Amino acid sequence: MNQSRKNHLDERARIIKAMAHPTRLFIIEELEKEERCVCDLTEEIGADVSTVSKHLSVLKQAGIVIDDKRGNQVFYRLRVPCILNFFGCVESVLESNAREHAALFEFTGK
Amino acid sequence: MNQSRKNHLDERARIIKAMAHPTRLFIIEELEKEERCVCDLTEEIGADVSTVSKHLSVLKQAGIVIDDKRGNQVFYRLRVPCILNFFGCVESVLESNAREHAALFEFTGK
DNA sequence: TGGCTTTTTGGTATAATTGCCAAATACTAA
DNA sequence: TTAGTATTTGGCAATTATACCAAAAAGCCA
Repeated sequence: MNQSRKNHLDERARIIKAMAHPTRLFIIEELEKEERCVCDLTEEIGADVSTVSKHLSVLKQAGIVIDDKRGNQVFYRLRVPCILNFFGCVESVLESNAREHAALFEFTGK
Repeated sequence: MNQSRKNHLDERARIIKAMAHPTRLFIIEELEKEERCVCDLTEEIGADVSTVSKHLSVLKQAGIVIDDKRGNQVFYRLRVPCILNFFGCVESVLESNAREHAALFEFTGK
């Protein structure tokens, strides 16, 4: 594997890793609807503000969200509009897993 | 956040997390072309066989790949055909990041 | 069977992630 | 300036991920 390909894989993994957490997926889903301030997200998520702030920081570092300070609040929104489509494939893996599980149940009864 | 949504987020995060590693992205890319045995992947990746085997196990657990034993070799292939599209969005994030970086360079010279 | 190849599993050391608390920072408004 | 609100940062403990080596398991063939 050459260095250029390795770098490219590292970059992509970094972005995907930024999405690989339930709370951060939640944030992405919410931001698909409309921008949110940290306080609103914190309330919806039900974790410590500092935790939510760090999740947002991970998403921002990866280039997935962008922030906008207005008054003493910080509003976040998606930076790239295609994230919704992004999850289409994840869903089809999930559905495929579910189908397999159901078939296995049919067969073994477990 | 209700329990059903939380479960759904957990499942999706698990699948995305399975992709969130450079070596596993490499494997997915290679399997897009055609199925591969563990030995071929190991040679291309240049890590210990046991390491590659464990990466494959992660992908299999997530339902992303499927294995097929033939003789004393095990061949892996993608289980869901849409993974290639999946990366379209990751690319656009990367390109967006690159553009921003270039613009910043124009502006600050750094 | 015995030797060979391929793959997986167990063990272990190291590194990265996560979540909370406490403290710092930034801004508003009185 | 002082008090109050919103957010970020530093520090720390607990958990999880990663990579390697050694050994086990599974299959081939002489």
